[in-house]
Amino acid sequence: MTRDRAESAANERVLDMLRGAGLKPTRQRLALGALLFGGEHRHVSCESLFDEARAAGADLSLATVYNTLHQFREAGLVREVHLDAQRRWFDTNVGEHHHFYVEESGALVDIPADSIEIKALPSPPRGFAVEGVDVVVRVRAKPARK
Amino acid sequence: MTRDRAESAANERVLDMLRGAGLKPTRQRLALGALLFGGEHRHVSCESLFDEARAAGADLSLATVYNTLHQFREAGLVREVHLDAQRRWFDTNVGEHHHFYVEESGALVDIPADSIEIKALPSPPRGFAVEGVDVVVRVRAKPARK
DNA sequence: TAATAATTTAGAACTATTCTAATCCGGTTG
DNA sequence: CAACCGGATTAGAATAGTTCTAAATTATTA
Repeated sequence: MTRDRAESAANERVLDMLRGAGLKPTRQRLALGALLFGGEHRHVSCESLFDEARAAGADLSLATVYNTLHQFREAGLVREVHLDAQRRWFDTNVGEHHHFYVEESGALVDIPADSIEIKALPSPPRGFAVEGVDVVVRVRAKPARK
Repeated sequence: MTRDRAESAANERVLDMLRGAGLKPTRQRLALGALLFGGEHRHVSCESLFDEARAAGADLSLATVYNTLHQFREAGLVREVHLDAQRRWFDTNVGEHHHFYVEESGALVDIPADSIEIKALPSPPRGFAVEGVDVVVRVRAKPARK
């Protein structure tokens, strides 16, 4: 079946990612990897991924989701986005890009890197090197027009 | 004395800010306002401002610092900066500008708005209006050269 | 001065996250 | 196949930052 083929290809990919990161392909990491990397890019919080994994029938603990997302981040498989003083968000798209953020709903929409041009970034304080540039465009629902 | 003159001018300014925001000029709000708006622009967290106020001899509670910073934010006297999933940061500079952020130390350095040029911001999702654009340039200490 | 409404407060409650120490694998070795 | 080893996982406790609550205080108005 096509469905199975696609799935097993995705599982292969997750296996490769884990191997590449030097992480043992455990049941839990495979399940989370499948959710994160099985299709389109994703934005998740620890809690949201945990709920999703549970709903999908995976048997794992919240602590494991925290551990795994942190390991994935160290390995460069996901990146963290700072939006909210309350919660950690992770993005499976580790390439250069930016975000629209809807504060009311927490929704995140990607902005391709090349649609924002940063001109003449001033040099960082002496002795420091630029790690990354994060652009967050905060948006809110327009009041309904009269 | 020049010192006193400067101080009382600053206090006048804080009073005006509070009046303008419709907030009663209580002892606590005046003390916090003096720390925040008495000189250069500041970056503070609730806890850091609380410690500072206490060190300066103000007698107030942590809850009041939280309340006050929130009220000041609603009134547009300070703005919140999202840097860190752990802590809320407030900036007394409410004009358009951006930040260098040193993750290791938590230090923040302003970047003037005009030194970053954002070209061709894509239009936001349908029905949404742009509230603000936050640019955070994350930097880290360069490894010492050999 | 009394009435009132807003403000402040201590401490409890809550939320997200990290820590801890015990248990559980998965892969190797004898 | 059994014993072993080190990493992975786990439940639950601990922590940090923040918010909530209800009572006491304070500023303003009448």
